[in-house]
Amino acid sequence: MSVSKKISESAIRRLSLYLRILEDLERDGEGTISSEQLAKHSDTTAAQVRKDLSLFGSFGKRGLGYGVGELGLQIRSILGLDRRWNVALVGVGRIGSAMVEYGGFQERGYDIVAILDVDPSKVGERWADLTVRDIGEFEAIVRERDIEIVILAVPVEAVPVVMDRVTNAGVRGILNFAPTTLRVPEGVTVKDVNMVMELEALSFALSREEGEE
Amino acid sequence: MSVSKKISESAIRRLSLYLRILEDLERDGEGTISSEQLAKHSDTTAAQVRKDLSLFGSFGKRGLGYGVGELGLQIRSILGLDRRWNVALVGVGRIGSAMVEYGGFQERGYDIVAILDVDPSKVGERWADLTVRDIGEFEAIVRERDIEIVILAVPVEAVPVVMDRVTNAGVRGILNFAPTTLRVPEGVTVKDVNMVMELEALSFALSREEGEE
DNA sequence: CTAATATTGTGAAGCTTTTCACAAGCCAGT
DNA sequence: ACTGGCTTGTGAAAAGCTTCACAATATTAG
Repeated sequence: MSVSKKISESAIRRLSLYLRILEDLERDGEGTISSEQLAKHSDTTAAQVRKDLSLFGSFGKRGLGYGVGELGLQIRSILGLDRRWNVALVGVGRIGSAMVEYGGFQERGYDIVAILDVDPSKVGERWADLTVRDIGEFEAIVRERDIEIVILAVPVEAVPVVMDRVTNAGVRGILNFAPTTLRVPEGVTVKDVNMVMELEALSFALSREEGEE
Repeated sequence: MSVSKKISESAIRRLSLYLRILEDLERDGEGTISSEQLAKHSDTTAAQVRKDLSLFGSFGKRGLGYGVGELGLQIRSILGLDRRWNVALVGVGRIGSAMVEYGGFQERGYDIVAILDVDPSKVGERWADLTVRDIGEFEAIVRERDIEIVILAVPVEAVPVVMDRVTNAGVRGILNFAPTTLRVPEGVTVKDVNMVMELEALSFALSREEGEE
């Protein structure tokens, strides 16, 4: 377990999904669950569930299944959710502001502790209990507030200048909403959220079905 | 090419990315591009680019590369972007309203032609040039406006009732923002957009690095 | 304590996706 | 029209991911 195996992106996505399911079950008072049941809820197979979990340890009891609460704890620890993360939001346009207003991050362990923008006209605005600050202050804020993750929600044109500052400041994780491929130094992790890409995958699937029958 | 090969999700994602890059290049006046260059822009390998494209045909010229404009056209046609799609947005909460205000869909061939909500207090509101309608009218609107894709942006509690109507009405594509696994009949395609999942993948990667050095 | 039943953890097999490597083809210069 | 320099398209090899299948082990009932 301590040997650094290579863990696939999809395995992590599934863990995240299992965790959501476990939380629902816990709310409903379930005490234990089998890989079979967990698979049903997450639209995969029992073998897949067991394989995913076994990448990190053995959390179940043969004959019985997994303890709902306990497995939740384990997955939380695997995903790094056994602590809180300080996040800065850069860009309060349409997507950015939807992010702040959406409380769901807090609940999951991510605290938005700073909001910045490149557009001077937005600096000074209040969002929730935060004031929008200028991107020029970025490095200072990162040090001051111990920022590890940046949510990047600026227009494509603004990406280069912001990215320069972000990587210089030593931020190691970026959740990117800009529809562009970020070029980052070694050791910085980027995850993209790209709605247009998903829509395109959708229309591909629909076109394909039509052409087929 | 007409034989229905199995095309992977990731291949489609990459095509979508190539298209964005080609559009940028076209704007810059580039006439031709090699798989090598395209790979560099999209953070993959030249072999991967060629393999992806070869799944659908041979669009390049040996010794020369691909015509930027022509390849763009081809990919558009593959992804079903050589036509327009009528989309209904269901749910005008935080995320939903960010969607309407974001013009990027129109530009890509997706027209939001109806907005609905389950919350009666929102029915009647104006968004862009549309009036929010009650979910009860869903089936009628789908027929009337020929809706093929639904953007689902309602809270988790509202998902079951909305999904019933959506699948009954014969919609075949859903872009889902609700953090829950949709259960849909055969022939309906779902793509999920889940920001929390991406953040969790991020904190997993960051935790892992720390534990490793 | 033993038997019957359930369910995990995991090598091995099977399948999919990516990478390699090279023949085939196109262009420009002479 | 031939040569040299590039770059595609694609089988075949390699790597990665999922499914299978079963021994190991826990629980419950008698």
